[in-house]
Amino acid sequence: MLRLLHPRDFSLDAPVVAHALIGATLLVDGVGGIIVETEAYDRTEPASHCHPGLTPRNQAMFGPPGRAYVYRSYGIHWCLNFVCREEGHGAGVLIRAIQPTHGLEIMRQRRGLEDERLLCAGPGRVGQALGITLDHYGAPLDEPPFQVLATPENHPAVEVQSGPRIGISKAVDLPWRFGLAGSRFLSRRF
DNA sequence: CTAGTGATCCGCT
DNA sequence: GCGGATCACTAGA
Repeated sequence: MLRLLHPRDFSLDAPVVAHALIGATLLVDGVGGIIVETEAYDRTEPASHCHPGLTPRNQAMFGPPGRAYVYRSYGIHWCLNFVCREEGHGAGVLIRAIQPTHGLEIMRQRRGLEDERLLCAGPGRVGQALGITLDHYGAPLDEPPFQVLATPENHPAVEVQSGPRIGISKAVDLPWRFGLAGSRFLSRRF
């Protein structure tokens, strides 16, 4: 059966959590689907928003694991991260793409788009389709409106690919992007 | 298919 | 003032 992830499930290193989240289900107010692409970020590495240390904007990533870190991207998009490791460290996992399974019509309305493949194929698209705003900043992932459901035990093993992260200019060689192999809902092929 | 561009805003130097 | 953890759209090969 589906198991709701507990905050302690997010207490490991960001790349470990990012890998483990592939195949899990993310719903916000019942809308969402299967996570098929993630990226890990950590304070010790210069591409991360928390690399410079604690600031008002990134404070959620220095808080307890298992909460949402939301940021504005390019002045336009809201992007969703899961805080991980331990309180005070500064690490998170960016949700980059989802295979839509719940609330397709709501997501189509929010996105103003027909093509299911592009509904949640990218962090900005995920934010728009799931209705992410600053209201979700710091919110616990095991409480409404969030539901993060583990991959079912009897589910066929998911094959996870990894590669360099997208859209960054620092630490470009770290293979901290993870994806469901062969999924047509990725933001880009590996 | 790739390359280029504008939109739009905020955190930080 | 600069430059993004992006996207949609256009032009051209």
